[in-house]
Amino acid sequence: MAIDHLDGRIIVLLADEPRVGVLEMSRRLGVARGTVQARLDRLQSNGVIRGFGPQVEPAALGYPVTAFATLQIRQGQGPDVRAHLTTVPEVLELLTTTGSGDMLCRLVARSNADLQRVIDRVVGFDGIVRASTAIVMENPVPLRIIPLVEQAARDSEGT
Amino acid sequence: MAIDHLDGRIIVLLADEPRVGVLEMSRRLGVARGTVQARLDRLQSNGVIRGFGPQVEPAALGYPVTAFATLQIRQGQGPDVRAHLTTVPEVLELLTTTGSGDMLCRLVARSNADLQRVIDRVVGFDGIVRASTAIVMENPVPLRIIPLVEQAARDSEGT
DNA sequence: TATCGGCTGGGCAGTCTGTACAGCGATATG
DNA sequence: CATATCGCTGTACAGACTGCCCAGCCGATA
Repeated sequence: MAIDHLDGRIIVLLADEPRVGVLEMSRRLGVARGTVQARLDRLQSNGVIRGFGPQVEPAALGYPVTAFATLQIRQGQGPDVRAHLTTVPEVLELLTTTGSGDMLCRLVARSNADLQRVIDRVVGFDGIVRASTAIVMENPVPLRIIPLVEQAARDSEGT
Repeated sequence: MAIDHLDGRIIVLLADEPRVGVLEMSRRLGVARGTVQARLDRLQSNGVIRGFGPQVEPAALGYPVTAFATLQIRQGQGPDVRAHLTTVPEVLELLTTTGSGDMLCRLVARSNADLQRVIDRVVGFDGIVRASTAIVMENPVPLRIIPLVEQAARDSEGT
């Protein structure tokens, strides 16, 4: 569950150049191939590395607009709302947060005009009391994990 | 920029089983290997597929708590605040949204108590006027892209 | 001291990748 | 209508990598 320095270097290396194989990694990191292989297996069965799926850019698919919608849910309607939102492709993520029946919802759309259609579809469901939307303008820090990995590696190292 | 049905199937297949090679993909999809290879190259140079980096699970790293902080920024302090937040490993993502100098900030922490430390570090910076935080309780729809890919593939198909 | 887990270095067979080439059908162009 | 272009197919070859195995070494622990 805790990762050491070598684990950290493996993850960082993979993040930088996902196409490198185990052999090349072992060369770069200065350890035996079997070691890298074992570490990778462990990281994956630990769940630290969930997988290596392709990272798709919605903008390149024709969905350059991102928005966050805060939804207020009627008591007890949570499960239904979730099921509803799951069916909307433009809903990329859905989280329940502290607060009275609140959900946070990450949306994409083809344009600002199209966003209206998406929102209508999202909120066009009984059980959603109120929705407020914030359009994302810029993304100064795209979803990242490396700094946290390095932090975690440092932490365990000191132990 | 628009993807067709075959592109969609390639992406879905890759998402399901990232370890399959080009040859195996061509077998499953019933097309020539060169075709899959060419499509993949195109998808990557198009920017539709950004990469295949490892998907790291913060919870498995010891950061099971996720929260969103909405920050109100003093006029003109945006760049400084961004630079500041970039240095905080627990800040996984930062977006600017509509509204008067607002930023949305995705955080993780080792515990609810630790979240306090993270938030203190985040807001302990001149230029942040106000911050309100919502702790994520559940994640009914984890960040996903496949439904959107399938939608995009369908759209272009009809053309 | 004996045991265990992790790392090293080596080897082997099987498979995949990168690259290239010729043929072919559909579409666009003069 | 004739032609150029583009994408897909099927094949080929050399090089490299993966999965797997094993013996040995070393530090930590019981």
